[in-house]
Amino acid sequence: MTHFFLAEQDFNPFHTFYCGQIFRVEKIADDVFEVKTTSYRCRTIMNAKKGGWDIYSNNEEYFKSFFDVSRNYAEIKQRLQKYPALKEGMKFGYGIRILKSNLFEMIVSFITSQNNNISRIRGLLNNLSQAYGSKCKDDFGTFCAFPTLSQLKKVREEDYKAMGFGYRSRYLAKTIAALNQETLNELSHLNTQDARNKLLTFCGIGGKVADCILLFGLARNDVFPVDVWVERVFNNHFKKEGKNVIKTREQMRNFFVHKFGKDSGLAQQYLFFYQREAQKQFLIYI
DNA sequence: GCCCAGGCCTTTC
DNA sequence: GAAAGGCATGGG
Repeated sequence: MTHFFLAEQDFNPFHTFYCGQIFRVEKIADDVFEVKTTSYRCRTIMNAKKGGWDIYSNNEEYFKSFFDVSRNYAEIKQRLQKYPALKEGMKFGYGIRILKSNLFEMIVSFITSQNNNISRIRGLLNNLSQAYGSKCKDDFGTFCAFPTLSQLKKVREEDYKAMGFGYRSRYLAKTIAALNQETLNELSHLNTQDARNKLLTFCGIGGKVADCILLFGLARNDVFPVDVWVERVFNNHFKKEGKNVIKTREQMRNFFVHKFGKDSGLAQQYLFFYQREAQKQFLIYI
C-alpha cells in the first residue's frame, strides 16, 4: 500500500466522483471515498494538514494515470475562465478531474446509462460486478472486479433482464457478442473521429454514449457529450450564441466542440455538474 | 401515483 | 433526412 497526494484546488472527490463519469464509487466516511475500476481499487482520504487528498492503493502507477496527474488543470481552467457560464460552474464544482477509466468498462457502463438515472446505473453496475466479476484482494480486503469482455460473453440477454437492465439488455448482449480484443485495441489507436464512427456501429451506442466512451474510456478530450442536462445548459446559456438555428443534440455537440476544442471534456463536466446539482438544495453523496 | 432519467432503435413520412 | 413512438425500471 502506497499513496500519493492531490491538492484540493485541483481535486475534489465530491465533485469528481459525482459528476457521472464513474459509477463504482462509495463514500466510506465523511473524509474517505472508495473507487473501483476494472480490477483495481483505491481510497481517497482527506489530508487536512496538507490541504488535499491522499490516494491509497496497491497500484500507485495505475491510479496516477487514472487520476490524470500529469495534466495541468490550472492551465485549462485558466482558458475556460473567459466564459461566464464556465466561470460560475468552476466556482461551484471546483476540483473536477477527468478520470481515465477502462474502455470496456465504459462501453458497458454508458450503454447502461441511456434513459436511466445515475443512482440506478450505480446499482446495476455494482450488481453486475458482484455477479460476474473476479474476486480480488488488496490491503483493504476483498472486492469484485468489473467483469472482463470474456466473462460477459457468457452472459445472455435474459440474464441482464433478470438483473434489471431492461431494454438495454439486448444492446449489451449484441454489442458484447460483436466485440473482441482486437477491436478494443483498434479503437484506442484510431483518431477521435474514426473511433467515434467505429463506436457508432455498435448496437446501443449513439452519439452521446460514444462521446462518453471517448472521453472517459479513451481519454479523448475533444468531445462533448450532450444529454438532457447539457441540453438544458445550452438552452440556458448558449442558445443566443447559437443564433437559434441549433436544434439537435448533435448540432449542440459540434457547437461546443468547436468552441472549447481540447478543453471540451472538462468544460462539459463542469457544466453538467453545475446544471444538475446547483438546483438541488442539498447534495447527496451515497 | 406520476414524472423522469448521462438515449437509442425502429418505423413512418 | 426528419419526426414520432416505444422502450424497462425504479428513484424521487
